[in-house]
Amino acid sequence: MYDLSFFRQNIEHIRERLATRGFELDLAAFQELDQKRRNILTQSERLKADRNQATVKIGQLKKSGADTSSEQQQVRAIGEHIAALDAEASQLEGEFRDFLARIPNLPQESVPVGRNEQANVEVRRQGSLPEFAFTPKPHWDLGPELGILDLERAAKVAGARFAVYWSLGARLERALINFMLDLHTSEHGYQEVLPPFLVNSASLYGTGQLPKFAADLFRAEGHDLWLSPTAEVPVTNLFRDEVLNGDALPISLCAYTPCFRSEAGSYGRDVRGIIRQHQFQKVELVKLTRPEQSNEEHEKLTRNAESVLEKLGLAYRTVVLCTGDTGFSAAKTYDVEVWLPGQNAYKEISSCSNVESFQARRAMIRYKSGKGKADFVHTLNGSGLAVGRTWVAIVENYQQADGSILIPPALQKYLNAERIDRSGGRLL
RNA sequence: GGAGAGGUGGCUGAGUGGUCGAAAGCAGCGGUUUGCUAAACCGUCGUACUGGCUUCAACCGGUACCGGGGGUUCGAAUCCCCCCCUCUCCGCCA
Repeated sequence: MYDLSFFRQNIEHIRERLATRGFELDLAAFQELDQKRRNILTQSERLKADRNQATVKIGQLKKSGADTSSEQQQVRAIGEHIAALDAEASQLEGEFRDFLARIPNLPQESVPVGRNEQANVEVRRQGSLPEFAFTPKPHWDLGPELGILDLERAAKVAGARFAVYWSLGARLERALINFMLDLHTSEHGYQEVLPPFLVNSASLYGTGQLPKFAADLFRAEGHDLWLSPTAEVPVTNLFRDEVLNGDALPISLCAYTPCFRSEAGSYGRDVRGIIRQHQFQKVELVKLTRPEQSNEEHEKLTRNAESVLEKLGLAYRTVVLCTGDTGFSAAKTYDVEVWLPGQNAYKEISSCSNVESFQARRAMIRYKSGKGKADFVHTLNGSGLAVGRTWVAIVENYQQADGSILIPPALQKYLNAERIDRSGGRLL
């Protein structure tokens, strides 16, 4: 969401920048809508001013005992005129707001211009790829063979794109969650929160999922509640309609939540295994900062996500997304991609975005320090990490010739095991 | 789910049909006083949209906003209806 006067004044520049991300801003439509709505608005407001004056006069006349019925008649007529104008105005206002709410954020100048992920630019690469004396298997073979991953029963209970984890498989998921939360809270300065997993429309509007992406979400029938697609939504909206103390910024929060995505348009991608699920677990990092700190905090947040992989001994690379691949709300995004030997590819495991004031404007999250006026904060978020995909990375990278999985040292105390073999799987 | 009490500016809190964008206090901001701090005193102090205005700022004006939405009325923070939220009690449950 843009500041309206900023938007009007810079509309040509904004249109050009948005074009780099494949968004076509309909200038004529905007200007016509804006003009029309302002016309109606001024007409209506002029009449309201008349009415207010007349109304005060009636009050005075009544007090002095005069008859006011003819004045009342006149004002009633004005009122009817106003009602007609206002009906039109609110219609236009709704269209106008919807138009603005569907315009994506402006990419930062440092973001490479490009159409799609092919134009993303690698910024660093870390860790060495594991070497195997055999052909490494994908997790969708390893998991069921070990009895720790069960997609068939998940399909029975829920449907496609759900998973059941058994025994050490389930415990591995839980160990990863605890490991990540402990790391971020004790070493990276984040405060842990456990938010609701269902969120209302206002929250989803605040972080930008609505009104445009309703199709990607699950909705609770008969309620204004949706299954949260990411903890970014409940955690960022914690501060909706608040004015924060500027001295308390930046605020750094981390949260474990399950995430639910309908991903209606995604069928055909990542169909095998558990890379793309309707439900997955994630530890999320969220920051609220002053505008001038957000880029620095963005770098830090990305590093915080990467350090999870480093401690787990997993190889990764980090890319900066090009304009065409950057998400709706983000001004700049780094994707961290982990190496998956079973698929012989780097796969996204974290996405770290500086959203700048885009969400803060929608959600009215401001800060104020000392003398100044309240201003919008910058919001940032990133996965730290996607737990299910980390599970996949562990299983694929640490697989042994005999089909067992070695557990990296940092995780052993959380799992209370050094290896997962067939005895650690489903016993039934 | 049922009953009751509430929801007013950054906060606390008055206001039950007109002169209320809204008393008062706190916080904030500007100033006076003052070795420093503190205190006291004076002043100031909401937001959004919009017009004057070609852009920005300032300024002047208008409109709207007292949980949200409708309604009654010449006129609504105030009356009526619906909804949401908070608190207390009951029921149910983990």
